[in-house]
Amino acid sequence: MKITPAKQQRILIVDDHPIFRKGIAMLLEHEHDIIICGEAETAAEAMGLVEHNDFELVIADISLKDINGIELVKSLKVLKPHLPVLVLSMHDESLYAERALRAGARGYLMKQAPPDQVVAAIRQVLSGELYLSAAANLLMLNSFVTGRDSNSKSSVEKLSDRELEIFELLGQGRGTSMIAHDLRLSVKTVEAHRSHIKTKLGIHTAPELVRAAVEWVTRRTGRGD
Amino acid sequence: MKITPAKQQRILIVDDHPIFRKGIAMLLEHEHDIIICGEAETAAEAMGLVEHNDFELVIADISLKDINGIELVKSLKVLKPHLPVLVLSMHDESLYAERALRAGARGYLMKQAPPDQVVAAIRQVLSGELYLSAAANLLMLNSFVTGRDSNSKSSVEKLSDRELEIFELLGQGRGTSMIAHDLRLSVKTVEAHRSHIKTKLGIHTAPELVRAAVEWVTRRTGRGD
DNA sequence: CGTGGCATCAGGGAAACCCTCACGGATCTG
DNA sequence: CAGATCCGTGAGGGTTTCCCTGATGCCACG
Repeated sequence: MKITPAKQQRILIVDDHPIFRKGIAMLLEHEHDIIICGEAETAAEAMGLVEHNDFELVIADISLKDINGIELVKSLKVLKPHLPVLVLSMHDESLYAERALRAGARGYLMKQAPPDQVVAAIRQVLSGELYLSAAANLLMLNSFVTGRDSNSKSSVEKLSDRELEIFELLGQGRGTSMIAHDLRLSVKTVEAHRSHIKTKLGIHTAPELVRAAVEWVTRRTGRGD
Repeated sequence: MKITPAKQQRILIVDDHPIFRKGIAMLLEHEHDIIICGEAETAAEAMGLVEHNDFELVIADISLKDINGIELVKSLKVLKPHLPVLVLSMHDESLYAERALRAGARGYLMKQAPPDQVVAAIRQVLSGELYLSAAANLLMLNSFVTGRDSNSKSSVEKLSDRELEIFELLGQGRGTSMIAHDLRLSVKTVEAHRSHIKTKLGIHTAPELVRAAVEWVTRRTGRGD
């Protein structure tokens, strides 16, 4: 049998879906050294709980009602710098994995992950290590290999002036021939630039390129990142 | 007070998040007349299970990996017309609640709902009634009162089910032929839908369409509900 | 003075786009 | 109930874009 551990690991779950919190709780039901002793629906609520209680781990969803989960991670880091945070995300968006880690999270996992993987992630972060899902891991490695610090997220920085110019126009919904006309270039030239942009950003299809451009533009103009 | 029921209510859960399925299971743990006896991650998997087993209820998420949950409801209606389906969704019911019911669902609930409400919804649908969350209910009433359906909506709401589905895929950076393959349609059909979407949204070029789709998707998934 | 990135384009085949048209089914309307 | 309208599915065919393979000057860096 299991003897009572000297110290039970107290966990706070921050997620605005009650059922999901139940799911996590169920996963940890038979892990007797781990105890869910806090649930929060919003970042504000989570901050309040963390301030007045001691937890060994916070599990936080990315999309909360009040603010972005990434911001929550940052705020938690200010309040309790040594409290580890495991970030969960609904979508497999690799964009968030890196942002989350930069913000100070100790692990990143998507909600599609199988139960045993979730438990493994929790244990790994509790033991002081980092946890990355396989997919996120690959992306990280990739960005370490290809270049070092300011790379994969700001790989847009690798674009030349002309390429960036065209990338922005793409993000505004301009088509190839439109751009050629705007810049008084040949359509062929714009096509060449598009091709180079795709190579530099590691994008393989035209629609993906437009999507990346639109997201970059809206992020730049939408809210200060 | 509780006698063993003559017939346990067998439920199938369709959701691509294992933890969420666990959460539902936990909710129903103490409801002895209800038993989860099937889990599926994809619509295809769900169809297979329904075909070879008997369930009293299907609980289905809207956003699945293979096809839209609305389409799953329609397919289920063809296969087993009398099998009730309770639809769960993460995000705004304004868009999906009405579509789900039209497709033949017997209830609509968002994932943020508190546990007791989820159980209530399940019981209500099992007993043959319709279930709508308060918010969705209000919207229904509203649309009955104001006149018929969509006219001065956010214009995305004017899109048909199929069109919306394709619009979302476009917003994820999928190309025409990819979408055709995903949905097992002819490329020509996808092109036709694209054309209709453009008309309904007042868009004139292909890149603008992609931009609109990307912005809509990121806005919807970035800001919760 | 080569090597390589940058910016500019051409050719050509494949794919995507766009317009017109069509048809069966649902649903609304008179 | 008959007609109108929308929805979902596609074909045909002309135009545009995509994408791969070059190619030319330019300029910087070693």
